[in-house]
Amino acid sequence: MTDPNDPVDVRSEFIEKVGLIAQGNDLPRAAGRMLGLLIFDGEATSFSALAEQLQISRGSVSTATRLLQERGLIKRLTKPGERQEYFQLAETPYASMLAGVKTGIDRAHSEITDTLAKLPAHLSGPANRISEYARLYQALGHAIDQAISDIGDGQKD
Amino acid sequence: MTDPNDPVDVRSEFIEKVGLIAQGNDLPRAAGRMLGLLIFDGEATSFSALAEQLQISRGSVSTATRLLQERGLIKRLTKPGERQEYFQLAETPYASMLAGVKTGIDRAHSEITDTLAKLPAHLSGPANRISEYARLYQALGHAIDQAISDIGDGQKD
DNA sequence: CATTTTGTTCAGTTTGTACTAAACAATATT
DNA sequence: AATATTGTTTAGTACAAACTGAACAAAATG
Repeated sequence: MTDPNDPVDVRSEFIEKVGLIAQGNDLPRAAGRMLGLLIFDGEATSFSALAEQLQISRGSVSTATRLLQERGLIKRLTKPGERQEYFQLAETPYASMLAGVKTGIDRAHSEITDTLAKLPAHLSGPANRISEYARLYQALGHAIDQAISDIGDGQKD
Repeated sequence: MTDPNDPVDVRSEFIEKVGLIAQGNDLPRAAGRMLGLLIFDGEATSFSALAEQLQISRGSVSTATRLLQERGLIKRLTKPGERQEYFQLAETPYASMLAGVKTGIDRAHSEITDTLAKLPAHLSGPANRISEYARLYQALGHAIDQAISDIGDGQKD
């Protein structure tokens, strides 16, 4: 009789869920699981504890922490008298996530407008259609900006 | 002396660009290239022409067309007296793209709120943090809806 | 100074996905 | 009827990305 609401199971399930979601946002699954753990637990967690609890190699911990830190999702910290490094959620991790998404959209948009610039004037058909396509990314970019300011409001220091 | 603005090169470059962009939006690259071709050319293109021009197998054409059609990005049509099937951009392909994105976001959001519902009342710490995380997807969802109505305005029948 | 701890890097393996080529079914053509 | 055309399905291959484990460098400990 395993309790479906057993906190241990819920935690583990959540961690796996975030791992899967991460896969779709060009983060390796291990990095996503790490993020899930840090969100759930909330506290600073040591390098070795991450490896043990997530059951991944130290090498994976190293690359995952680097990735997450580069994106501004977690921060690395040390404790006086402790040799190990600790990690915890950044102050505004979700705004950082969206910022990363925005970067990708902007990149796509600029590549498309690059093509538009290269088109000879007499090819108005392709130009019109590609412009429509470009407007998609423009709209998406604005939408993300909106989302960033939306969540920015409620985020604690 | 290859002209960097040679329409042929620009077209081919654009097709490859869309292929790469597609990879990041869980579409195979071949499907993205197909989309690029249909955007650039604008006209209905036959099954075999797609295979030849994109230099991919008929099998790939089959799966790519199915994928793109399922997502509402292209439509399949036939011409009187012609045995082959033809494909062209759907009426509102970009709104459909966003709708697909929205679906993914909603799925993530509901998985997170599922976890939230399973959390015992005394675990307020995790609950608060996970709620913040859920708000991210909520904000994203609204933003996408906004983008959908933004581009919806200017799209021609 | 030798040994342990800690994190990074790198080579090798595993895994998942996309693609091809060939077999196939359905339909048209001769 | 026999053959050709068209699109789908499937088995096998190729490729890219993620992960492991071991080698490594740096720093602390005894």
